[in-house]
Amino acid sequence: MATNCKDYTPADIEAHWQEYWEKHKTFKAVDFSDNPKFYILDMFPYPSGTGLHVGHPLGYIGTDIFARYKRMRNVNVLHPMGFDAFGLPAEQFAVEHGVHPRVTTEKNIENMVRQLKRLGLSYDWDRAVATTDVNYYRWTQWIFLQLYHSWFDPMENRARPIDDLVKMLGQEECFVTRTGEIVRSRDKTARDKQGGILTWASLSDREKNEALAHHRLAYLAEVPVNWCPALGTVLANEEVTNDGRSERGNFPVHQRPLKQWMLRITAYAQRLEKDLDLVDWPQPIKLMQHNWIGRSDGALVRFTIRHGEAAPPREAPSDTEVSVFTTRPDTLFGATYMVLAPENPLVETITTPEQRDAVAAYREQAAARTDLERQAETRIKTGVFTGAYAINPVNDEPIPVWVADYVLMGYGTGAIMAVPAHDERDFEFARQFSLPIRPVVMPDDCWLRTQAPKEHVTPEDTETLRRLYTDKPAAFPEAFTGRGTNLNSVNQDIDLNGLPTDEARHKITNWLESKGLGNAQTQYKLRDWLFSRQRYWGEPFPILHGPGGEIVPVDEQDLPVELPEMEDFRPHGSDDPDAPPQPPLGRAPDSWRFVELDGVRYERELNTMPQWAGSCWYYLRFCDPHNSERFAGKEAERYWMQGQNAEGPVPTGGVDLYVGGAEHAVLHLLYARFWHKVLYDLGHVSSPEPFRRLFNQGYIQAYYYEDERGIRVPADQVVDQDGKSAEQVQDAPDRRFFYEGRPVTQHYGKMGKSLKNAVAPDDVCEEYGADALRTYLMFLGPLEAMKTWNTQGIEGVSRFLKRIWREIVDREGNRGSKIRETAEQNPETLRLLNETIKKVGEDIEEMRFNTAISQMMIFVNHLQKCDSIARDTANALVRLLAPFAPHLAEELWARLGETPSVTSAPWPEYDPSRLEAETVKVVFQINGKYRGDAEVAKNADRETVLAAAREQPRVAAHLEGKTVRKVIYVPGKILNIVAS
RNA sequence: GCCCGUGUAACCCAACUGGCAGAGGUAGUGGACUUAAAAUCCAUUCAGUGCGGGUUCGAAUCCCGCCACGGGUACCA
Repeated sequence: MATNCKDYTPADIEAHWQEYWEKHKTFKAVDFSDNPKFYILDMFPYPSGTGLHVGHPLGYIGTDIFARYKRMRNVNVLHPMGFDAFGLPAEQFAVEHGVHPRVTTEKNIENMVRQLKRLGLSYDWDRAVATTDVNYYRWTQWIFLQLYHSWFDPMENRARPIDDLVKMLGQEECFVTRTGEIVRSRDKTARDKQGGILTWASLSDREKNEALAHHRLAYLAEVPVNWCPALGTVLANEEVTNDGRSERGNFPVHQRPLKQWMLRITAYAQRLEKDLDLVDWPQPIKLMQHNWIGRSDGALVRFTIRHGEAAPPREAPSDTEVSVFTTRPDTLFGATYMVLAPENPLVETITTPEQRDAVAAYREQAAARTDLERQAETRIKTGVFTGAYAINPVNDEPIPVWVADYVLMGYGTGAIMAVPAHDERDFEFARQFSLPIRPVVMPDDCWLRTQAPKEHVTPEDTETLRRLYTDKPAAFPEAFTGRGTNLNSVNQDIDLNGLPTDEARHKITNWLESKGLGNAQTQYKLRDWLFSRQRYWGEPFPILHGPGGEIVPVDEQDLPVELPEMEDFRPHGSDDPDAPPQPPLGRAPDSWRFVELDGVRYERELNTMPQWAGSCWYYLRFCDPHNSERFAGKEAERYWMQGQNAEGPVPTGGVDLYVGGAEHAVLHLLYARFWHKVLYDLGHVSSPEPFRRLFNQGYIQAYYYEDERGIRVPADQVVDQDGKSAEQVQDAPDRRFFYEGRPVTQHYGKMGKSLKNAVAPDDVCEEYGADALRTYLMFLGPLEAMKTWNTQGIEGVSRFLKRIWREIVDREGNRGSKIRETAEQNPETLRLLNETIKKVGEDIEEMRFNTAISQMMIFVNHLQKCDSIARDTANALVRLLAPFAPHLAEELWARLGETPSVTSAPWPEYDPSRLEAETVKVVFQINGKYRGDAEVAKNADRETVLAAAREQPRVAAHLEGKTVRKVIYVPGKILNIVAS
């Protein structure tokens, strides 16, 4: 079974065993088994045209080691791989190369599969899927229909079929309000608030559909979106960088209203946030999702616009009401003005004729500015008075209503009550426009002292400071935004004075509620997910548009809606941000575009789904990738995704270990959780969360080089002043670098195509073998850390692997004479072996592969010094090595005379009694300083050790003439004598 | 600005839950083997843990205040 190499020749050995694995389907995952299961998943890659670089497989190798280890532990492992092949990167590549994306995608996938197989990764390739397979995206479309046919029931806090809602409306268990909201009959406040309700029977079909659209989880809406003219498409919030450019390609993005498909992810905000508690994820990722969801608790407060003598807005209807959201209802008495976002439609209603022109000009100006421009303008606040006044409900005081772009339409109600004394932004604005600042929270003394204006008082005089703050808060450089004690907060009905912030908040909220002036409210930063793209290379929506604008979902039976073949699939990008979007599918043949049903001609939806759609559920497809009846068989899904795994029962369920980059923290990982929860609510999947344990691997970084124009040059062709390749001397001091004879400068960054510093795994495999590359990548440092690639360093692990070979195989290629059939004779070898088994196993469990490898190196270095090695010892070593360097391990396993394959050999067990030596070294310290050491019996008591210490002349000398005050003995480690 | 993470030898990385800072690897130096080189083997140099305080018998590890780098976020009321 083994090859007949005499020396360690990775190329032959690796090819041989890869063929063996493929032929024997060694890594086939079987559904259902008496053994415990374990689902280990990698974030699948985009099949880009340039193929893999050594940074890509970092995580894949980690999971592979884990998977191989688990198999040896008799676990039924699911370890699949697939390709996320739709979307912008694949399409951009196709556009650049002038080939159809399907052709390039297939070619790229083929190349990546070859590269991955070359690394000896133990995937069950029979389960491989690409999101672009018709048999795959048919189910992506199916899931979209599930979303379309569902609504989120806030009472039950879960998604339900929309038919349930129709039924409830029909039976008058709930009603539609004039604003399109759905209320339960018993919910009296909501009914009053919404200005009356309508019965379902009284609505026309059109009205019914519109009402339902307000509740479907997938809906079409005209909303301000991120429009990227250069890419010819709109983008999700998550796809726009913080300087207002597209994450893909770094093109400018503009805000503009467009009619688009949206997914109601906001309905799940609360559960997406709360269920983070259920999963075992890195804290920073949880935090990022937490921040992105952005929960804040506060109150909704209703203000009325006054129509009295103060400043009556003439044409305003008498019942104009503005709700604002605030997290600090306790500062309501300090609200001295109100601000509406420029886009707020209420602005039109309330603006007085005198102010109309100024307001219109301001709104126009605000609309013309992109987010980028808004940011560039160093935060100087702008705004215009509307002429209207709102009545502060706590004191009936009229406060001016302004329009300003520091208030965003997309958050809360697009309106705020401004409390300049206790909010930085309001403070700045109030100063800018000389609006009153009224303090209602007394800061703590510490704040007063540090913020005190020097010229006014001595900071020690707290009384004066307090008086100053009460009289003239604007004298302080900043607003006080912390917690304190209320003041100036009293009316006939309620008194907050003297209350600490939290109590005041509580009290005022209750008061508002009892008066019908407001209510407690929770807001989220999360927005609904913009789901349409004006691109060709994506999943078509299973949606038809009727002649009267009605929306008709494609029947489940008629899926898939296949992407039509098209000659010209290019997006028609534009420099003009106002040009209408032109989805490429608009140029599809009429036979595709139009569908006739019952004599009516419908047009297909011309947008496609975004990149993230396919990756939202691929982990489910892997459970049962060839199922043509369902996205995955119920039983298979339950087996792999639910409850029990190799580590015991897990209520959360989900993928047992998911490894990938942190860059997907708020995109893929949030979207996938959302889809999963919908499917869970509808009873299609069995676990509340998709990914139970998540692990983020770090990046591979590398040096890159730029010439004097700042153009990057290929790093592998850079040399130093002595003509040595930069790769060889990258860390050496005093190097100057040249490319084609011209000087270049050295920089450092994430390995990749754009920095021209990619190192292909193929080249490294060629020279050192896949086993060396695998082991080296893991040896570089902790998997989660960022690491620098240095080709030189691979020598170390390469030598290590060769050393193992030489310990076991002789020059003729036979089992070495050093290997003995007898049991292990050397007690030190035995101890070290047990220690190594323990450490390697534990380290793999904790994904600490670097230290596992170090331990094996220590052990091999030891074996090299021994005269003989028991066959059992060699056998155990090979098994420990197998997850890391599987080809070499297979070969040695065969040469030791074992039956292939080592992949199914049992993982070695260690004997805890063998771990410790008979004696241990104890260090003697006097006053914490090293003064000697000695070997003592492992369980020697304190007195014995102290006596041993005193015997040492050096210890005795240091104790000379001193009184021993204290003796600290840490058994087996240290004895510290405190003396003076 | 705010939040998170990381700083140990020329370089990559270890150090159990506070117990001799050094396991492993790279590079360097010296030597063995060799006609020579490669490969291999043996030996060996190099830091007091980013900076400043504190707690402790004892701090890389815990606490406080800074600095540098990396990532996230940015008027979210």
